[in-house]
Parts: sequence; structure tokens; C-alpha cells
Amino acid sequence: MTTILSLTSSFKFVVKENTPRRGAKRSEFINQYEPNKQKTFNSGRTFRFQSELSIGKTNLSRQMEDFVSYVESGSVEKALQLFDEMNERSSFLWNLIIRVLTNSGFFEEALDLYFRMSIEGTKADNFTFPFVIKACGGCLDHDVGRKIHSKLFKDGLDLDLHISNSLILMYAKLGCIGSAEKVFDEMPIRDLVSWNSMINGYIMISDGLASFMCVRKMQQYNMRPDRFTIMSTLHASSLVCSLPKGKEIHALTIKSKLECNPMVQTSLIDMYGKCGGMCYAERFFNMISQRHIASWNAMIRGYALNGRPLESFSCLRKMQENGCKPDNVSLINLLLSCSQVGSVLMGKTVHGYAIRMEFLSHIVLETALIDMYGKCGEPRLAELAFNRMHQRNLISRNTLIASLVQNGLYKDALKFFWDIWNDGLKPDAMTITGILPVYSEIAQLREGKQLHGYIVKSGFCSNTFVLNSLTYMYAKCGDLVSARDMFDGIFLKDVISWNTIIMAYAIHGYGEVSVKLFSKMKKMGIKPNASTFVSLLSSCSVSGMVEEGWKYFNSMKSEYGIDPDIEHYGCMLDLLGRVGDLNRAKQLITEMPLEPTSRIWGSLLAASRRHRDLEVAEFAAKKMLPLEHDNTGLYVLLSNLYAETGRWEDVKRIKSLMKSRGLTKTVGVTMVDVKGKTFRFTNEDRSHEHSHLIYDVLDIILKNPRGDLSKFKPIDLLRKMSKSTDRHSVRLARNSGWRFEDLSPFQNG
DNA sequence: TTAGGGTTAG
Repeated sequence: MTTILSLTSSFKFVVKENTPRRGAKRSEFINQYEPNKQKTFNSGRTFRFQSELSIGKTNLSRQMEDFVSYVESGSVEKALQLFDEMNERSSFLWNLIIRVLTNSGFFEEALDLYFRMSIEGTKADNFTFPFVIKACGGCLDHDVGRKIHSKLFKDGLDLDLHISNSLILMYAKLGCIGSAEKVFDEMPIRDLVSWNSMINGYIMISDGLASFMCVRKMQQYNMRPDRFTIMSTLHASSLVCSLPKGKEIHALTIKSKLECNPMVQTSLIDMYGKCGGMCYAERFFNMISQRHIASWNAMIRGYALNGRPLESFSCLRKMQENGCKPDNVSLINLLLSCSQVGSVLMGKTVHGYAIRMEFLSHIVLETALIDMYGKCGEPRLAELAFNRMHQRNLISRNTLIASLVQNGLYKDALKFFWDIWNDGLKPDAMTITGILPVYSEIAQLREGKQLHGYIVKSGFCSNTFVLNSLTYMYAKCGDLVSARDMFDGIFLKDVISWNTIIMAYAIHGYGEVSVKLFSKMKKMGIKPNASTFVSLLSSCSVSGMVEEGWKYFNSMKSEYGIDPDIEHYGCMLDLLGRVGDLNRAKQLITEMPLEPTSRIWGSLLAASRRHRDLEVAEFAAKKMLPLEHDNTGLYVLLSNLYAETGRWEDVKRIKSLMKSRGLTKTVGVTMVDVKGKTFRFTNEDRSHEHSHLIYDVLDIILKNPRGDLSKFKPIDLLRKMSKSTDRHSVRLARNSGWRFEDLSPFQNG
């Protein structure tokens, strides 16, 4: 027989360990508990097992008393030490030790002790299983969970009230809501906990409506809601973002005399914050006599979620004045406000405070720091914060990848993405949605397709977020057909899916299709948001649909209650500029209720250049210059316009102005991916050995805008090319056995 | 001894 001798406090972080209970042979399992063998768990705890020791001197009843008190107070280490010293362990003692481990979050250890219990000959009973099942849910161990359920079925214990209640929650935690419902339906007797577990189960899978329906059904069975029911339904209200529903539950809380419960109070503030009712949250919060830290934190978060970041900081000050010290959660919530303001200085202050108060390392806080640095435009600081973490998980990696992508550091993002596999982890849907924009930006369709293959293999194909990103990736990489395929394959299309496909057709110049898709979207009952109109107005712009453009622009406020933002005005200006209505464009700028940005003036400038209107161009440039004096594009645009109208003196003036201000022309680079190799080329670039050939084909392509190039067989192209004066390129093409897809512009990629 | 709990990162 082996016993646990001691629990060392060496917090060594073990990334992944295959515990023998997963499909291992029984002998292997027993083997790990050999005398003097040490075992480290994922939690970082290390147990050492030694041969049986006899103590015998201790007064048994006193020992038992101490043991129970350690378990009651959650003193895991002391309880384990005492458990270790006990010679005879009844199922009662085993149940207690498994209970304390599970309730302290040592799920893996609790499961190991459960297996040891049976090996040592003590039978698990109806008191053991609720905690063992909870441990399975805690460490998301689907296999063990199902195996234990089968064993319970065989032993006839599966219908026990407490065991069934635990099974409902375990299945919900594992995302198997169907299994949870089955357990619930088959229960011969259900108590309030059963109903609460099912209600909470729906919350776990983010199904607020199902949760409400379950509450209604529960009331039909004459079950009166308790504080757990109230907390869950408040959570459900936040999930469906329904303030009226939340208020209804607040009324029920008062009726049920549960309003004074601190946890219910926090849930109420949280619900109001998440449903956009901060005034109700404030009113309620001011009524509370004894404010708990969680209530303060819920207020701080509420302000951040409602776009009132500065007030979340004043709330923190008030909290401190009231003698309540901020904790990890307060700082996590504050970081959200820092990101909203985009103030890295405020973020650094929070970071510094966290270090001084010794809140680090804390994985959630550290991840929030990475996110803040990324959103504040400091990807290198995000990376630094990541590198300093003692423990990293998939979420912290995903956050770093998203931060790098947001800030255009695509190569670094890819490196961290591949590191996920190297570190033995598996990317999840969030990783995929984080990294996919990289392939869109660098237009690497081949790699993008490879990732698509991984998505299919990993079963993320039903995830709307993933499919939205794939739609965008294909559209940006020029493969509109695949983009449409992706969109059509989305089972639950959300507003982002529709916005993406509308934008996809817009960027390919098919504005009419975008408009049709918008009508379809409305028919399907999807409510457009501000981004929908950016996509839609861009579509009208690319296709020069002025009337439709105005119609949609005007409907934003009147039909959908959306105030046009600067981006929408920008789209309208692009549209007016494209059709050459410069006067109307100028009028729109003067009439708009927002302060024109350089983007707005830039749009007018580009339009006036296109229509060779020097007067409007100079007007726009004068307005733009104070806002963006270092915008090279502005100077270049103006200089080109002067050149086109033959004002060479002005061209010289602009060029010397650029020189004196230290501005150099930014070169635009186009990248083409051909057979796995990326080629970059710039305007008028003739560095490639086949540049004659390339320019000839380019000429053919340009003469066939919007034409279906696939119908051109290589021989046709060659025939067309043979008419070209450059015989050399044709000969070269024939000799090299050139095919259309072999167009490899410049091999300096 | 039994089950369910507030605010918390992408």
C-alpha cells in the first residue's frame, strides 16, 4: 500500500502531461504510485508517494476533528498532510479529501485520488461521485466523464438525485447540452437544484432564451426561484442583451426578498452594465449599504462596456476613498477602459500598480495587459508582457497574435501561430479568426487555403466567426467565387457574415450584387449595423450608383436609427467624387455635423484630381495640410495634378517642400502569389528578365477589364501577343513553354 | 460529507 507522504509547494509549471488514467493500463497506473515516486500535476503541485508509515501515536478522534476542520476551511495542504498520516481510511475520509481537492480547483488531483481510492480497495459511493463528476467538468475531461457515467449506470447510481444534478452541470460545462437534457429528462425526482443546474447549463452554452424557457417551465411545476435562479436569469438577460427582461427579474428579486444578497446585487449591477442601463446600475449601486469589492468591479466594468472609460477611473478612486482596495479583477476591468481611450500611459499606470501590489503573475491580468498594449498600438510591449509571463495558455497566445495582427506585424504573428503547435497546444476557433486576416493582408491564397484545410479537419467549419474570416480572406485574396462559397456555407449567418459578403462584392467592383444581397439580408430579418452601411455605400461608390447611395445614406437614420459616422460621409464623398459631382461633394462636407477629418478632405482631393479640377483640389489640400502635414500622399497627389495641367513651377515648389520637410515618396508594392512563391512589383518596375512579356500580357488584361480571363487560352494570348511589336517577348514565351498561370512578375519576392 | 454561486483575458 502506498500513501501520500507530503505535498511539496514547488510550483513548477507543467505544460502538458499525459496522466495514465487516459486509456492507460491498470498496471501502469498503479506503477506511478510506487514508493518514493514523485508526481507533478498540471496545477503545478507535486505529490510524493512513500511506503506505508505507521503513526499510531496521534489521538484518532482529534485527528479526525482536525481533518474535517481543514476540509471545511479549504486548507488543502493541511488536509492532505493529515490524510497522509491516517492508517485506516474509510470511504468517508476519501470523500472528504476528494471534496476539498475538487472545491479548491485541483480537479486532476481529485480524479487521481478517486482512482487510487478504488485501487486501495475502498468503493466509491453516492457521496463520492458528485465531486468526481464536478472534477471531470472542471478539467474538461470528456472521456473520463463519460466513463464514470457508464459506470454509474451499471451500478444503478445514475438516477441518484445529487449525482444526476452533478451530471447535468458536467455535460453543460463540456458543451454537451443534449446529454445534460437527457439526464434531466430521465430523472425520476427533480429538486430546485436540478432546475437551477439545467438553467445554468443553458447559460454555459450562451443560450439565454433556453434558460428563460426553463425558468418558465420550472414555475409551472410550482418551483419557487431562489438566489441561484435569480443570478442565472440575470445572466441570461445579459446574454440576450434585454434590459426590459433584466428589469422584470429585478422586480422578481424584490418580490422574492433577495435584493439584499451581495451576490444578487453584483449580478444586478452586472446585468444593467451589460444591457446598456448604466443609469439603473448607478441608482441601484447607490442604494446598497454595504458594497462588496465585486459590486465596485461590476460598476467599473459597466462604465467601460458603456463607452464611459473615464468614469470607470473615477469609480476606482471612489472605491479607494471608501476603503476598498482594488484587486486583480478591478485592474482587468480598468485595462478595458485604457484600451478604449487608447491611452498607453494609463495602461502603463495600471501595469505599474499591478507590479507594486504584487498582483503579477496572474494569467488573466497578464492577458488583459497584452490586449491593452495591442489595442493602444504598442505591439512590442504586448510581446514583452507575453514573454514575461510565467505561465501561458492558449488565450494569452491568441491575444498576442491578435495584437500583432492589429498592428500589422504579420510575420511575427505567424511565428507565434506556428509556436502553438511547437508548444504542444492546439489552435482553437479564436486562434483561427485571429490569424486569418494575416493571409488576407499578405494575399497568400495558398497558405490561406492550407489553413482552410486545417479548419475543415479540426471541425471549426460550423463556427460563424471562422467562416466570416474565411469569406473575407478569399475575397481579399481575389477569389470571389470561394468567398461566396464560404458565405453560402454559413449555417447561422450573422450581421458580420452579410457585411463581409457585401464588402467582398464591393471590392471586386460588383456593386449591384452587393445591393441585391443587402435586400436579401433584410428579408432574412438581419438588422443592419453601421458597418453594413460602410460596405453598402462603398458598393454604391464602386458602381457609381448615386441615387441608391443617397437612398441608403438617408435611410440610415430614418429607418435604422443609425447616425452616419465619418466613414459613411467618406463613402458618400467617394461616390460623388467618382461621378464628378464636386460641388455636391463640397456641399456635403460643409453640411455634415461632424468635424471633417483628413480622410474627408483626401477624398475630395482625389476626386478633384480625377476630374482635373485644380481649384477644388487646392481648396481640399489647404484644408488637409494642417491636419496631416506629413502625409506624403497629399504632396504627391497635388504634384501629379500640377504636372497633368502643365504647372511645372508648382510641381517644383511641391517637390522642394517635400524635400525641406524630409518627406520621401512611399512606394506602393503589389504582391502576387504564384505557385507558392510571392512576387513583389512596383509601378514601372522592369527589373524582371521577362518584363517585356509581362507588360504585353498586362496590356491584354487591361484592355479586357472585368472580362473573364479564364476564357483566354494561353495560345490566344500568344496570338494576341504576336501582334505586338516586341517579337522578342513572344519568342521567349514560346521557347519557355509559357502558360498563362506562369505569369511570374518579378522574382525578388 | 452529499449538488448549484457574483465581477475576471482573445
